[in-house]
Amino acid sequence: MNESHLSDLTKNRLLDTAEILFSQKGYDAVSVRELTAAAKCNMGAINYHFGGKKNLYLEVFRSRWIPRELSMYERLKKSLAVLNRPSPATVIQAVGRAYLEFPLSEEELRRHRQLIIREINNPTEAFEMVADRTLRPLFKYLQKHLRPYLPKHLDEESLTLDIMSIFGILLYFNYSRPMISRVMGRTYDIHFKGRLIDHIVRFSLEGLSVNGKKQAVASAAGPT
Amino acid sequence: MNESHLSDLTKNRLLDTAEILFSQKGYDAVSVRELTAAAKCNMGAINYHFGGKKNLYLEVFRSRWIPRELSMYERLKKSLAVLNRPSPATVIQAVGRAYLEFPLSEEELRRHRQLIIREINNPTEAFEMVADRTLRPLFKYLQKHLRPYLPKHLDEESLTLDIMSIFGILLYFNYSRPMISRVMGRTYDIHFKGRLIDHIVRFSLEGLSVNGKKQAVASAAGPT
DNA sequence: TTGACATTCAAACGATTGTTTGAATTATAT
DNA sequence: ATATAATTCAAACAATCGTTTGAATGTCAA
Repeated sequence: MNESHLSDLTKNRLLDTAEILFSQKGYDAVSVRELTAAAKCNMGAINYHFGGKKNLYLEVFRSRWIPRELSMYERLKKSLAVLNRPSPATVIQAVGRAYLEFPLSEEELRRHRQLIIREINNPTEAFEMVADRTLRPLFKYLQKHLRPYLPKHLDEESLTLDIMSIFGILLYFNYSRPMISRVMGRTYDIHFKGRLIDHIVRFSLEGLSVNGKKQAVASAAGPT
Repeated sequence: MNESHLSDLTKNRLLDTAEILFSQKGYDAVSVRELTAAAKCNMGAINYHFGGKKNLYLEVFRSRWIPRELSMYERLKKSLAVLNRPSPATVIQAVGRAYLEFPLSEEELRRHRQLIIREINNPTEAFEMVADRTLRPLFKYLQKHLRPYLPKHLDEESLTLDIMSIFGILLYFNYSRPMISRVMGRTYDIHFKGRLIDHIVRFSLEGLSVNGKKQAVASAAGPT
């Protein structure tokens, strides 16, 4: 039960394999037999090291996903720290690049996103963990940097909506890659990714409430 | 095996229950025991009427999801048919309303979206069916209506990206309702929904390539 | 009413699920 | 070398999975 000096090799191999398989197929679709077979260890190892399949899943987020996301967040902060009062365009491109060009292997990046996408779509205990540690801090950070460039009369809720829209587009263009590749008729290669980032930055920047244009159509919200 | 005059009641009850449960919990998380118990029929009924759990799932899309989506699509077309050359703002608001204000009960709407969200995230045979019948026609339709208002030099791919971004935002603001409610600190009621539509229309409209503004930052795409 | 077919049902099937067990093995320290 | 603890392992556990079976029931035309 205690930690030993050496080894922990099995434990790490299990975590690696778990992240791969859970991200590929989702929690339910992965059996502990398949998992331990892929990790080349005994079936009981999951219960011995983690106390069950569910805890192994949570541990993937605790010791893999969240640290990676935090270092990604740090990277974003550092890239903007050298500038004083970076423009919205710079901020958006920075976060776009941080999300789409994170310096990890293509495979690791895919795993990272698949895991959180499944959680957003079908939340478990892992989601609250992630939201507190990474999601809310990121939103607050973007809010702080974009606020000075937006009209003073713009309420906080509108700003949050803007930020969530940008985040949403970012999420969407990663989240449904197969669908997008299919509909666009392009493989999701490096050129296409660059193209996507350009598009996302432009689209999001225009969408931001930097200019106070009136709406061209009647509001859909009631008179409240 | 053949269809009988009366009855088919069980078959319909199974489809209803299947749509509810599959949308709530996903395909894997629903057992045929749970399903048939909820539909108040025997377990063998699924294999008798549909030939297995998987076919029942596909039949939910065939006979429930796709027809509903098509009538939604028809509704969108009719709302724009009365106008000649509707403006992008009008088109976007129309599709926004079609998606967020579809005249169905809140519950039915939730089921409808949950089903497709799970498919986009984790495609099965059902996805291709849906893409061919509803997704691609909708994209083509939007493309046709927005094209005249965009710069002539704008290539088809950019237009498609714009449309997918709008679609993505729409999807996102439905797709992650729990997360959005949580982060925004608002319940997803009718007022909030109206607020969201206004926001989506404004954000998307600004994002559209209606104005050929230059980017304020360097491109992320290579020189290709 | 009778015969033929459609439908329902309880029960059991074999396969697979996550977890537990207890012995065998390995590592560490005295 | 010996004792203690950590780790691995094959095997079996009970529970649940989707599907099949064959008899019972219901339906409708002749």
